[in-house]
Amino acid sequence: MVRKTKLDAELTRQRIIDAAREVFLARGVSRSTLEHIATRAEVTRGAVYWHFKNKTEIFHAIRDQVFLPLIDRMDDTLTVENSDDPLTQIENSLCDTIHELNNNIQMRQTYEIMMMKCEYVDEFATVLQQILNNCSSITDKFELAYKRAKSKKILAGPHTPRALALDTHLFFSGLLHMWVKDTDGSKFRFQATVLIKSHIQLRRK
Amino acid sequence: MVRKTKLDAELTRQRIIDAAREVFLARGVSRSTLEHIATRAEVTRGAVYWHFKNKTEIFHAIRDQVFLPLIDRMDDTLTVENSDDPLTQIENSLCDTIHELNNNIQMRQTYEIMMMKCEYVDEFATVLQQILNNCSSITDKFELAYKRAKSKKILAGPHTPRALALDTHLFFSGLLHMWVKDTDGSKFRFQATVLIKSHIQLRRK
DNA sequence: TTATATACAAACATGGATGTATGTAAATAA
DNA sequence: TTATTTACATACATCCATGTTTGTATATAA
Repeated sequence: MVRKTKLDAELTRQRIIDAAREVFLARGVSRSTLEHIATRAEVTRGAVYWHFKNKTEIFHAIRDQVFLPLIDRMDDTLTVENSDDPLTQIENSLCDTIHELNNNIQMRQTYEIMMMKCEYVDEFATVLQQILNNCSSITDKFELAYKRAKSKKILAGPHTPRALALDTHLFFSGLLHMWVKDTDGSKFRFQATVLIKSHIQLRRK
Repeated sequence: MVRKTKLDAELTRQRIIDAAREVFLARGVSRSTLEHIATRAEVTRGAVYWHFKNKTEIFHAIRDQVFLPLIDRMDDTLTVENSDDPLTQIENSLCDTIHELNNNIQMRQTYEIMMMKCEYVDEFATVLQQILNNCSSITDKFELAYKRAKSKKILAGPHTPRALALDTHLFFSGLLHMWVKDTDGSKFRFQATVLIKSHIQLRRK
């Protein structure tokens, strides 16, 4: 039995992606061979080359499957404009992402790969620009939310929404990095939401 | 002329390290060959294997040369206990690191390699633990400084020194990551010190 | 029903990286 | 002065990953 139905083919494609994610995580992207991935997916390299041009294409497939939905989701939480508590809105968008990291294995693995198991050179360098762009966009959303918070007079101190947004973005960026690195959970994973609440609390009047 | 004097040998060793740093930066650690490094250093692989066991050992040499002094330096700035303004002390320690990143090419390159051009698996995984440990230690230093600030009554709000320290650490961790990624400087590099001052200002009564 | 395209497996060909072994001229020790 | 290291360069052997080509059974279209 060689030739599969279209649905079967789609299943093996997904199996290859899943296998690649786990192999990447364990061995790092550059040390992972297509043979490793194929074996883990219980196919041959022939199947892998049928579905993907090369390793880079698998990498992007993994990334797109997890990151594109996540960005949309974060956007959604932040963009609601008629919230009566924009600070809680920011807090929720951050906690929501952490919550996803905790519960969604694929997402956790993907984050770990992107942050610690790949090298941003050549073909991968373009990914960096995308990351930068997403960061800008998220920071802008934070700023808008802080503006709304300011007009509602719930902000402590005289700080500009822009400065607060940048600070929050850097805080969260750092938190994500530490969350991912802290694989035993002792230092950051277990108290991530507490840290977020505390960060927001700093801004509340 | 083959055999060199001891001083000459030390020079070629350093040339190999410098070459490796630039090759790692351009090609990523795993795609960098000892041949690449040797060529750039204007020696042969023979010389490289004479001075280093393998690529990993070069990697550690690069790291140690830059990071060990940096950590000491940050410790020094933070540990002075009789400062009359602990908040400025924290601010200075952060700004000082950014200043070093701006002025010290080797340090900048090394940071970039560690953050974006290597994969933390196998032999490199141990480096991660070191990073985590350094982070804990720095956070502890922050906490002590914030405690001093609290006892001097210059802190705004009711927040604990521990929470403030963690928040600052995450902020700075994020800043370093973004600083490194922002290679054209437009988004973070040029305004890093402003962001730091603003972050500290948030805490000042 | 037959022809063709699909979804792979298996085989092949190539290049490149690693580590080691060997060679060697000069520095240094004795 | 001679013997012995030292600091490399050169040559060799091995392995491994990649990409491509070929083969093939079957799903699907006509």
